[in-house]
Amino acid sequence: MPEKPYDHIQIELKWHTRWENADFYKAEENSAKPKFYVLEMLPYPSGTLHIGHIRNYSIGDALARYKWMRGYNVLHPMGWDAFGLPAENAAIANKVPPREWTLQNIAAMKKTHRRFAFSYDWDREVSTCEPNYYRWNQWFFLKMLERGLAYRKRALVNWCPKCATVLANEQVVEGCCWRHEDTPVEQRALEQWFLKITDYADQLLADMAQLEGGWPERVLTMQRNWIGRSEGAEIDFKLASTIQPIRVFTTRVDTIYGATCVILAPEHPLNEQILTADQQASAKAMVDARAGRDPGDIAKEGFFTGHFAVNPFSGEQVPIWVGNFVLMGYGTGAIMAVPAHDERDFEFCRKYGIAVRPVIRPVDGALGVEPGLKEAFPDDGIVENSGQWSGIASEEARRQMAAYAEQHGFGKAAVTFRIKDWGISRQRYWGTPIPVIHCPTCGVVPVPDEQLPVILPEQIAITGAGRSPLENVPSFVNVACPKCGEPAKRETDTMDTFIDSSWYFYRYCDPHNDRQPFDPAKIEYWFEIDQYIGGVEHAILHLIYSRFFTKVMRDLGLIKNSEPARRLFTQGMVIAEGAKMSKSKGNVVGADMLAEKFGADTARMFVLFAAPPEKEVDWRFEGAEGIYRFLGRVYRFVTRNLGGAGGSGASDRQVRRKLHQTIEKLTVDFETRWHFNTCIAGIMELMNVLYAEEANISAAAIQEVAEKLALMLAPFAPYLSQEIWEELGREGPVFRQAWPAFDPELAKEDEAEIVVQVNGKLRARISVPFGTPKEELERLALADERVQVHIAGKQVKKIITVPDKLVNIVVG
RNA sequence: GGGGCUGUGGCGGAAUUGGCAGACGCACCAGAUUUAGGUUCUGGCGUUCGAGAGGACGUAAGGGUUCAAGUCCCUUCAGCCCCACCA
Repeated sequence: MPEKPYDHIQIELKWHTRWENADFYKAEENSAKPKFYVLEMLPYPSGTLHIGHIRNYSIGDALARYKWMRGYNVLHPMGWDAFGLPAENAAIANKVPPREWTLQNIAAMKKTHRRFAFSYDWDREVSTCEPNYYRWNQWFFLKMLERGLAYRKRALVNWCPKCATVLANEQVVEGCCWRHEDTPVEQRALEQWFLKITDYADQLLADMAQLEGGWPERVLTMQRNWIGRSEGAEIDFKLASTIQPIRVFTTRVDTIYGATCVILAPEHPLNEQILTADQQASAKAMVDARAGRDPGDIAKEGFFTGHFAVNPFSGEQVPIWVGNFVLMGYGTGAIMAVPAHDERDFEFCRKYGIAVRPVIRPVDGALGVEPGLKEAFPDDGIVENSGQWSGIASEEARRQMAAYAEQHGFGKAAVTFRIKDWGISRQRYWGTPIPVIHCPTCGVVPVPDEQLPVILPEQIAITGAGRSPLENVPSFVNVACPKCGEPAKRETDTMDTFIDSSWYFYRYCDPHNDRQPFDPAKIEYWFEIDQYIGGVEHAILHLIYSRFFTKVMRDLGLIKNSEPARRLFTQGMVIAEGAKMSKSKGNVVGADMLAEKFGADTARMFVLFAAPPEKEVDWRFEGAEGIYRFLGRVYRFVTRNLGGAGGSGASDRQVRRKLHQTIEKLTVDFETRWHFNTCIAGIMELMNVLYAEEANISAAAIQEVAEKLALMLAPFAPYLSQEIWEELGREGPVFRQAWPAFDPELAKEDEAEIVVQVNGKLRARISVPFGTPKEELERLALADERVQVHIAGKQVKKIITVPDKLVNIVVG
């Protein structure tokens, strides 16, 4: 026997992912029980394995194997095949990337783009370089363009002057560029492509009812807040001096008689018309000062424009101000300030000496005592000092006043969403090229279908100049307009890679289709997804985007379901030294080390053993050895006992009982809560019993135990269980076998152990046959010596008895 | 500022509905095997009093409900996450 007998079945983790993908997770269309499990784990093409991914993968893989053994048809899509990449396993195994240029460039980009901080993005973005996949991204984009769901407009973006590049919001750290911590980020207006996710805001919200119960409440709440629907009214305040009225959004039109000024966002378009040059400069300074900063740290500031607007209800002239706390991105970018009934307005107006005028009386209180105190901001109440509306309850007043505004043409009831349209333009080299051509005469022209996909040029220079590097590739940019044939320019922006992840699971169902994104019939077979597994960090990004895409695809007639996934499981993040593990923090733990030292079985089992899957786990290396030891114990036990004469059989009954108890425990856990750490602990307990009783187990019992062990370990340690399976002389993949059944009779203990308490404290234990009557239990408990000691000289007041479990004697 | 989650030994964590707190593993200690180390096997391992049998205390802190609370309720503290001037 070799010194470390388990070592020869240790296989590299990376190889493992391919091996599995190739052979065992192909869908079987004829299965009686179609089930679909999507995992967010894709195999890595390079040597970098992130421990967080091992976790995600191990959880999903254990479930997939279990479900398979339970007779489900499991689609366990593993990435590359779905994107039509060269599927040769050997290429991956030998760490030869499928497209070398891609990876080289990614390595270069890695140095300048923070997006790589997210391991999840890594595989997504690699996949994005594949024409076979982004062809269908482009197809979708053009379909959306046709329907007005994709559009182009000028928008403000973060800009770092030192990098000379656009930054995503996440790349702005405390108002400065993440790479230049002393360089404040500026706002620049650039032409950007957007998808109209706001058209679906109501549906995204309403359809959450279908997800109730299947998705974690926390994720639904986050999405609800993110979408942020609020009902209110839009009201026009006419300017005395110009033609264009200021439209404000308010949820409290009932307070409009208390509006003592109108405040514009510093970026408000009207500012260009009404502000002096100096004022415009101050407004711009406000915008710059605000970028990326913690709003709590910014004092409210503003200035009077010198102009006035008319309150259409009261006819009063109110001053127009510009305020840094008014957001252009929400509502209309202008508000009416009602300082008596809004804390923010109050803070602003008090600072600048603007009048405070209460108009809402609490139902059981007086009007506006000491404005500014918390109590002085009643939510709803009775409208006062408001002309014909005085005396009406807030809610009713809101309804009536909105209707009145609409009748008289100066406003209407309106719903505003917090969610904004999805800006998908990226000035990055890679990503799916946006398939349009800009023609000087025809305008924006879609790339005709037969010219798809638009492919990225391979030889490019990463300039870091802040414009897409594609602009410097004349062969890519200079094209003929498909409409008029005259010289035109190709769009150089690429798509956000969240596009790719928004529908990848549909593509998984039909990965090699080259005529359409997928065959709708196949989607109908597999969808909705029964169980989706992913990190909670995607609650409002990926998980909203993919819901949006699903609805768009449904409206395109491609699919029938409105939601992608019926159930969502959010696994906890992997934390290192108290901080979220990310490449930018440099605290990423590679799993390679773990896999190389102990092998794939140990690596995956260890991350499952560390904590239940929904829990955050602080990563530490110690402890992996325990799993390695355990697997060695299993292997040694099986190999040294199989084929032997066996022991007396005196412990068979006990061993069988433990075995069936263990199977029961695992089965229940897999069916309910996926606490794999306790599953593994259960198997360890079984092993401890086996070691203790080893000499007294018959050959037949050994055989049974070894077989069931292999089956139970299959979801967690596939290699070892396969090895045992073959040691047993059995053939084929072990997880093609049925999950072992447990016999409740065998699992049952012979006798019930009764806990005897006196005044709630444990004093004795007695063994009795199951079903012993209450009176008998009480008699036995009272008779126990140790109980006697504690009740001696005291009066027994009460006895609580739980059959087969507990007797509690209350004495006084 | 708003919303949510979590607090159990030296550490990761068990305890399914209120019913034996600390399963399982790590670390540590001791013993066996070994020339030694490593490996492997066996045993110990919350705090404290006691020679021992055994007792007392103990699940962030305080209070409550209950025969019985890690678990339910209230208050406080600490940590983490998400959103954040959303009119």
